[in-house]
Amino acid sequence: MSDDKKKGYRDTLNLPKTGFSMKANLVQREPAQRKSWAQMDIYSRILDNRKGALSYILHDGPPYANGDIHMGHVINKVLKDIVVKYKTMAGFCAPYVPGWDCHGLPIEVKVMAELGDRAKEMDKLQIRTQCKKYASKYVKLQSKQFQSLGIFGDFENPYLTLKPQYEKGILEIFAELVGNGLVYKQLKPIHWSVGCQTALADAELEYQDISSPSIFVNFPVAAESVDKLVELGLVDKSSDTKPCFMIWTTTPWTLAANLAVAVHPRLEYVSVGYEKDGRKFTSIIVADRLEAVLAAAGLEKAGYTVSERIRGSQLEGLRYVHPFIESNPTDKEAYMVISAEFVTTEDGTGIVHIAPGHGVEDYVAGRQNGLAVYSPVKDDGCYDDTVPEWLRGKNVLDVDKDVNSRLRADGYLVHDEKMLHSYPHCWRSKMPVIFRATEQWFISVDTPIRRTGKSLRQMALEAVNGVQWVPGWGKKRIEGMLESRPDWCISRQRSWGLAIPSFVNGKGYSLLTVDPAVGKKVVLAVAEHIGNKGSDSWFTASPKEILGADFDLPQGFSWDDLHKEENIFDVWFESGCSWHSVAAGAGWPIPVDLYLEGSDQHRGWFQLSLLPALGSAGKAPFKTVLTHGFTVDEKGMKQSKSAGNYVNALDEIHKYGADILRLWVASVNYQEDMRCSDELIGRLQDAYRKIRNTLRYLLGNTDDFVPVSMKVSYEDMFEIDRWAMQQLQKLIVRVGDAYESFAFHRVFSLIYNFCTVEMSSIYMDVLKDRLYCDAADSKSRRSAQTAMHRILDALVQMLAPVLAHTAEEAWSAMKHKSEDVQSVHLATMPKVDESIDWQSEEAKWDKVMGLRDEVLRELEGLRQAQKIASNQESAVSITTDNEELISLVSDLGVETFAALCIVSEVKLQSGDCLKVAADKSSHAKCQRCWNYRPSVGAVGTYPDLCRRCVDVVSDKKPV
RNA sequence: GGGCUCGUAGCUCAGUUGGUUAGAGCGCACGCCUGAUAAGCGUGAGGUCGGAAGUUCGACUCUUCCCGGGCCCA
Repeated sequence: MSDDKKKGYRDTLNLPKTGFSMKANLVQREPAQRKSWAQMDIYSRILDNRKGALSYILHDGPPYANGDIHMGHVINKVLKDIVVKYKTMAGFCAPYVPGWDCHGLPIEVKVMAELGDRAKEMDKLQIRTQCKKYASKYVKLQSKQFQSLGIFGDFENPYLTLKPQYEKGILEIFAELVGNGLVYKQLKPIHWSVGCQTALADAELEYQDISSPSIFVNFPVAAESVDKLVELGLVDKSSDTKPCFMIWTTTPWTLAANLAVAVHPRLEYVSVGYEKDGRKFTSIIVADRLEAVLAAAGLEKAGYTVSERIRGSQLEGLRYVHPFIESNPTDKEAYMVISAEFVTTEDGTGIVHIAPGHGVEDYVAGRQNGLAVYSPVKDDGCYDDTVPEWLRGKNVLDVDKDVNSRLRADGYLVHDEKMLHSYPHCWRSKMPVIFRATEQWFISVDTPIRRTGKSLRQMALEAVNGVQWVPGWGKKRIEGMLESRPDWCISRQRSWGLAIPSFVNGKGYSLLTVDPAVGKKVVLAVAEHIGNKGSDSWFTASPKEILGADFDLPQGFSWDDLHKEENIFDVWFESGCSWHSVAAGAGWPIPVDLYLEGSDQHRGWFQLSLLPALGSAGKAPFKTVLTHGFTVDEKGMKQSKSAGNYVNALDEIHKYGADILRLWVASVNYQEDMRCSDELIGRLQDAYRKIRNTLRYLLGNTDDFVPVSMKVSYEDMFEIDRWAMQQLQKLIVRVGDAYESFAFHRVFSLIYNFCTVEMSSIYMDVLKDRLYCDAADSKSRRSAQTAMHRILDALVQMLAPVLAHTAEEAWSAMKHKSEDVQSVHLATMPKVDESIDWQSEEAKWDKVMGLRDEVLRELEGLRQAQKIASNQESAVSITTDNEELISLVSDLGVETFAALCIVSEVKLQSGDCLKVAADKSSHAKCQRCWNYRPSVGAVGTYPDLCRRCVDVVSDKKPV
């Protein structure tokens, strides 16, 4: 057979033609696309294009400027980008200014490690310079990596928390908080990192399981209080027993700072008499823990006696002797029984050892009972000189054994064992943190603000109601945190950050707190200075230079008796002011429209932006807060580098291309945990190819179509084209709803299913005969092309926020578009054509498509029996008693229905019940359109063609 | 241990106010086409809806408990 013959009538067909290749080659193609966007300055073009439009502000939460980006970043930034691109296409002016969190401990720790011994010879300023270098390096790196995902934004002018203008904004907010009397300094136990020698915020802690000693200790009752115990019936007067209060603790080292023991006033206590190591004891404990304590201490077998019960309140005021400290090291009361509501019977002995310098509850109880805040531990975690000699200078993290053996030797240790529990660790040094009282700056959440009469906590709980939380449970979550959160410790004892602008006189009084109005003036003056000179200046300039020589110092303060403190701000306070620092420059209205971060930020950025905003502006900084979950491995387990189930984001981008990653992000429900692995991401390639090929087919078949002159009105369209137009309207509505509710996985599945089912498997398959075989300029073909072109145009627009690169590529490949703009990202979302009533046609089409399924099933049987190969070889006859079905199909036309099934012939007849029968067509095959038609051979010049094909071929005009 | 949250086919998702044999696409198996061709089409097999009680005439949907994840905290 010659090549000509083989080709047959191929050249007379209108086959698809497009430069939009089947193979995506994303990894090669995307960088070129981004280069072209950069050349046209797409971000500015978009904003220019939307000038004067309603704004939609998504305010970026600043990632920390450290390390390469990971999957968490990818999810977060891609989601943001989808929102911004969608809102832009929905007609809003939606700027996106990326930001970075640049100060803080992680960077400083890294820099110190890199410097090694050299750091010892460097001063604060030199270290800060190194930190700045480090942060800037990672800002640049991450910026590049984010942009490689196809994210649009003002990457030339990001906001950085280390910029003087940003720092100025932080201080402006701080000034308001000071002015509202919310800022105070106090000696208070806080989480202290021994490794990093600084206070830590809640958000800087991570919990790990450690093994701690769990010890039961007898505190001997003081001689002066024994009579009272006898009176209460707890101790037998005549007995030679040693009466004790038994306490329980998992931090033996804190016993050195013990100043009291606490009981619950309304719980019942008993004494238990027993013998241990030849000595007789009578230990007082809470009644409900009797059995548990005896079991734990192994005393139940030895024999014991139990007294009558008394109330905890009856023990109040009794005195004891510290088991290893001879005299009270403080200038206040110590070593007595106090009462506290927080005492429980969940564990321990119901008598709680109180060290006000080393626990929050202890601190509160201590203050209520006039105890000192005694914390004999230095910054490096070692005891100071006020403790007994055998403890002095030892590190508290290593000393538990020493304390225990001392207690054991002296007969006070009733029992000790190991206990596994989770315990807070420093997120940087990874060491267990300790509670330690130090002088720190706090923002009060319970002090009423004069202007509103309400505390930050109250205001926050109210403000939360006015915010839209997506998903809705975000509100519950942040409420719970707001209800229980302590005052905000904002000071850190490190170098890399913005200094808390506190000037102190010789007596230790700070200008910040001498009077709110003065404090505010001071901070504003510093803000001005830092805004001009940057935060380094705090460490170099004199108070006079910073405040200005003409600054009016209040009574009790003078220039020669004024020095600067060197605490720096918690970085969370810095990022929590971004709404002000960034918005002030950009002129955005507050609240902004959207904050979008991982759900861990309920405690972090969301809450720590809300509090400063309420304390200064009096309102929440956001209208809507949207959160996403975290990536887990394919089994649903947490990902970690050590577990080996970690997905490297950069590897994935380089392997598959950005649009695959973007499609993956869009395909999963981000409100839950997202299972993620190389394989799961790789599978999105299949979906991508289907979508790409759908676009390619639509492009290829509309290549010769000029909408303006060739389009067919909806009324004049072929039925199946009208069906396609209806499906499109439905899709536009649903995709629009999904975008509006941030349900991007619905966008994905709607579009993907549309491509797979409505387009590829039905419409595009059915259309081949008309598109390829009818005359190029026939109305039937133009009708199809009108629908296809409209679908293509809409599809590309709806895909653009997700498949940013591919949609753009398709847009460029389109010769005619609904909007005359250079980039699809400058276009708008497709609008529903209100004149197309898709709803009322749905029921009809459902039935028709149902019948089509029956036919296809029947044909599959024929194929299995090897009677036919392709559907076109068959003739189908449908018998039914269903009048509605008969009229539906006859209204549609049996030829149309035949086309819908891609069979050569359909016969419809009424009969008993629904029966679909099919057989090989008895007609001859047309060699051009491959249909089996009676008209084949009717025209002598073309004996192998059907009438339609004869007409087309003989009337052939060049396409 | 506490707060919030999730658990529907191998994967990603639907399942309306509780109501007939739980759906879709992908993947898989088998087959077809070779005029979308490193494409396209069809058919089919996959689920005791995490588990157990309970409420109800009836529960994937409501309640309780349990198991297993995740985030945050103690």
